[in-house]
Amino acid sequence: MRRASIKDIARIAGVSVATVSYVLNKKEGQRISEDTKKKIFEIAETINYVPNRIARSLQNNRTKLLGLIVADISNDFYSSIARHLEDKAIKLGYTLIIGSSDENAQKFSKLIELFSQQQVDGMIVAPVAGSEDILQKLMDKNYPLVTIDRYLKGVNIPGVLLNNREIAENTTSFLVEKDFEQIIYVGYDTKLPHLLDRQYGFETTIAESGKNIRTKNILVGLENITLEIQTKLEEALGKNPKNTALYFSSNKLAVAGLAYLVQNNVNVPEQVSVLAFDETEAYKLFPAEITYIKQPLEEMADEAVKFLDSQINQYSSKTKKITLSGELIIKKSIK
Amino acid sequence: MRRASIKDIARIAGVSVATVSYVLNKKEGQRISEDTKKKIFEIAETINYVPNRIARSLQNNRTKLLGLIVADISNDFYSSIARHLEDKAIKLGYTLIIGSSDENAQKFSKLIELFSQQQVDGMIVAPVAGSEDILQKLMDKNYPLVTIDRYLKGVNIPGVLLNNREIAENTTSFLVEKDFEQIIYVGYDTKLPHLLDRQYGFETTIAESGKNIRTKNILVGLENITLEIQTKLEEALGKNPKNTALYFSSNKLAVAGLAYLVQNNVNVPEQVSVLAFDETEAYKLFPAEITYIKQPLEEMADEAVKFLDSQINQYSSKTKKITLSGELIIKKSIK
DNA sequence: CTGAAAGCGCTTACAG
DNA sequence: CTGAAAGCGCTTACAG
Repeated sequence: MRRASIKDIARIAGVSVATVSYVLNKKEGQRISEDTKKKIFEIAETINYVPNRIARSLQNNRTKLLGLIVADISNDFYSSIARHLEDKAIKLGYTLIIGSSDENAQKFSKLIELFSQQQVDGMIVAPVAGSEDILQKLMDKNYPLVTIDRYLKGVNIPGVLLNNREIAENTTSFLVEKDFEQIIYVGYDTKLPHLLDRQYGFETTIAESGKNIRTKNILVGLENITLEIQTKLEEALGKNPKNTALYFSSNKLAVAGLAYLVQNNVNVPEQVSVLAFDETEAYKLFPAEITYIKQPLEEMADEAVKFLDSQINQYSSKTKKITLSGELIIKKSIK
Repeated sequence: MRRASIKDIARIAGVSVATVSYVLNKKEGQRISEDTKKKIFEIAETINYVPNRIARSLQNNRTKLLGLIVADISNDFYSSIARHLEDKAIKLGYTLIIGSSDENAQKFSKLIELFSQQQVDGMIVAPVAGSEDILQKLMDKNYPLVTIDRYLKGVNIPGVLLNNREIAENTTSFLVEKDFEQIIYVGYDTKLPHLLDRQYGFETTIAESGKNIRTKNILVGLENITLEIQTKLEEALGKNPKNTALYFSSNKLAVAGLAYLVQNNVNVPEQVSVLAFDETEAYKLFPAEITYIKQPLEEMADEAVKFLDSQINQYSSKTKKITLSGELIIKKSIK
């Protein structure tokens, strides 16, 4: 069934398509008689007219589509931020189209290609390792682009970021003052700068504390996180750990690690204290509610969309990076 | 910066746009010299040509966009299914555009409107209460449409569903055989048929068991789930519950309920046994890993996209509903 | 083997 | 107050 077009309305109303277009878009300037307006609106209503944005897009070079590329939309962190992005985008008249990269530069690149073909007005991306060139190309074309959560070395892309290094330092200091014998950092074996910032923040703070704290990094790959963490934690903690703290650098890692702790009846915080990056509902089900670093997701989303919108509409803006602060939410998991 | 078009390639190559179009789309039938082909591909490469799908869409009435409306993309269940839908959609050449309805018929309706304007080729929706008319209209226009997770009374929309009633009956039987004194159903105060199916399945199975089991429904609204569940559970369980089972009809409800149990040191399964609908990573952090009903999300997503694709391409199909089976994953939370 | 031309459904500068 | 017409970037039936 062919869908009603502006032409149909024009024919029925006995006016030109131009007139219909003016009326439906409520253009001022053009003065059109109230009678004609009323007639046109009525006809549009009765024939169930839905404007074809595709046609409009072709004309004015704006699709009102925003591309969002995350690592994995089924990850709590990204689905939460996606939700906030969606809300903000809708407010500004945009719709979100989404894709998951799985930390794979090739998939990432295909999504970028796909989204450009779909003529999205701009993209919000969590860039993966190895996507520098692809993104640089996009920048060279002046394609509106904002990174979230992450940034890349060697390419200066507008982005909304967490103060990773700083918050890692502050929260590590917080642990250092508790006089643990051992503090273990659980992170990814990665080249992503924002994660390395967390790691370096942790390492330097421990080193500079002047205290005699045993420390260790457990770094895992992307595959089989759960299994890898469990074996490495087992090795690191031994049978009867005490006076130890675990510093998880993401919610995924924390969930995997906490599952190990609960299964092995490790007492938190009596034996092992826990601090984790990112929020997840799951923390509430653990016997000791988890102390975590909360990222201001809503604010990040707001800033990212606003930032992108300003690029799209060429509001001049010299800003390149927006850095927001994490917050330590202290619960029962640290003694 | 204007983006390169087919016209640019034609001008540079000294051929017509028609020829360029044929070559780039690898149309058979038209025989074009290898030389010309090669030249065109090279030029496309060097001027960084990206086809404008919008223009193509206008021509052939296909955007390769699929609309997805869920209740809330930040909910584990929906973000997981979204991920599977994304994967399947990409395989078939579609991109997903997403929206969250928040169980609000008006928001839902706005999203439908928005997506139609964007000319999506079809929609996959988790319909909300009160959206019958909107969806019926869409059906009347022959708009390709598939519901997931839910269905509505009084309007016959193609859909992919779980065998809610049946799996509720089977799993309730499983509990009944354990001879609990009390079994409490924790669900939503809702009109959504798929949730009522779960509730009725539970209720009738208990009633028909012939056993003398105390039972009770805790039904909560959508606002303040956590608070409402906690107060109602407190009331229902008392200080020292025993030989009791809780039947949670969704992951959200389960998470809220389990948070209450863990905070109040209720022993699972010694005092209270737990069974829940849906999967979530969170279950792993609870002291007793949770027995849950696993929905075949990947299969659902596969079926939904295939189903929609067949509607879009008019492969005749008389199918109206596809029902898939849930599976009880038995863990430690039931004594 | 290749091109001229119409058309998809809109918008908009211009004319009257 | 309203319309004729060009054009956005493609596709495709048709002609040669």
